[in-house]
Amino acid sequence: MRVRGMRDVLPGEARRWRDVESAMVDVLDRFAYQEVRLPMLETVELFSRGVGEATDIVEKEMYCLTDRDGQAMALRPEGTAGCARALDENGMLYNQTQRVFYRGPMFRYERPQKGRYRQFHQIGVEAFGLSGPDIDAELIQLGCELWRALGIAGEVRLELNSIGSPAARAAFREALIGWLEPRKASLDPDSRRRLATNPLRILDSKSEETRRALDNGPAFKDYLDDASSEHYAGLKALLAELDIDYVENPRLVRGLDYYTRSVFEWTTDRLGAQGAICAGGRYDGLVELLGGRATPAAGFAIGVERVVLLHDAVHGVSPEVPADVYCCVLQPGLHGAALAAVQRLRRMAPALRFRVHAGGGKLKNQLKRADRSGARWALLFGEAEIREGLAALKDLRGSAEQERLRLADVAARLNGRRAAKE
RNA sequence: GUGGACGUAGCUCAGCCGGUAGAGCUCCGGGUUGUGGUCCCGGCGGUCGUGGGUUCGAACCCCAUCGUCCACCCCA
Repeated sequence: MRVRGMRDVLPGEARRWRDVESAMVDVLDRFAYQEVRLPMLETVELFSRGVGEATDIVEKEMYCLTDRDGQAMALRPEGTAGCARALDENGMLYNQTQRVFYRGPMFRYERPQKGRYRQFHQIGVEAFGLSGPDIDAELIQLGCELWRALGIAGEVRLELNSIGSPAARAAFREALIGWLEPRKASLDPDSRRRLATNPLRILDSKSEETRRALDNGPAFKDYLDDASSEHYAGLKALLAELDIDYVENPRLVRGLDYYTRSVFEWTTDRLGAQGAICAGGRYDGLVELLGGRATPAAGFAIGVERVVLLHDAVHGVSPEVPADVYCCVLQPGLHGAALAAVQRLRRMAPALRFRVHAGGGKLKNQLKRADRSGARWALLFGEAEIREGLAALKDLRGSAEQERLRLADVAARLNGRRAAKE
């Protein structure tokens, strides 16, 4: 029985995952970001300190377990804290900058929904040691390039905000509480509860009444500290220069405590309620919070499931064709000779995918399987062919006549054809 | 955690007012020897999500439970 919220990714979809991921990794590579591979298991403390004790993620969504020595561990619910920990512990943040990315599963105990699973996958991108808005702009530019590479750029929109310094946020928080306390009656129940626990989160409530109660209330931009304000203006100027469209969303807040200053999110309306495919921002306080030396940093995380979903919605899905050439063996005794011949062909035509029929059966049945597999060609090995070092090449998709060719000629005929087909 | 819809063959689904299940696709075999796709014939395949209840009788009605999907919440 499959565990709730877990997903099996089967051949066709796995292929698309690989295509989507490799397209993104390729872009990251060209931006000179370096890959790191990080553990899925960390201490609970890393997340309660880094992500924040009062966040939903830490409060009620972590998969916790106790190690044999009594240590409280958690399956990582996000990647940034672990990445900061890893780079800091390995001395990579001392007087230097780092631009890295990582990918892999994250775990959150949530109610599963389309585009939201208990094990989900992220590609995280982080830049450490850079405090100016130029790196924020680079990260956003990188995001744009990712969507362009996947052909989904037209389906996403960038939302932007600045949540300022911790001190500015504290001041705004007080003002917000002061404004909402007398209007408590018109808030939805969730927001009323948050007034005490996490008032900033009330800003992105979807309740009509709550949104009305916020009208004419304190605006965060009036509380933004000068340095953050300048940083934000700098970022917007850079985005304008880069011709990157964005929508300012003063109600965009992050669910994780470590964010400061710039926050951004790419959303799409083609995925229903789970519209955020990528989100991030600056987190200047995180490294210090984890016990390192104060280090400015910024980054974002991509929801791989959602990006694949969006990619599929835009481009459609076609059944996977696992092989280009399906090789049939006419007599059971020829199987060894056929396997050897096909292996020589694989070396001569490395771009092509060869599948050799296994399990015996009549030629009729083997050709039927060749056809069903979607392969473009069938290659037949009979007694006569093996004896003479030949193979019969049959075009399953065109009208060309079947030909008996030497193996080298088969390779020459097929090589380079796969790309031409697509 | 809250609300709603839905769980019937491997897949997509039908099944009327309660009378103990069907189709299409897939798969396997056949339509004579080493030639696929189309067509024809045959076959495999279901404790109707699970457990209770009502009834002479439940896929169908009721309750519970699990699961899926959608929305809220939260987030990637």
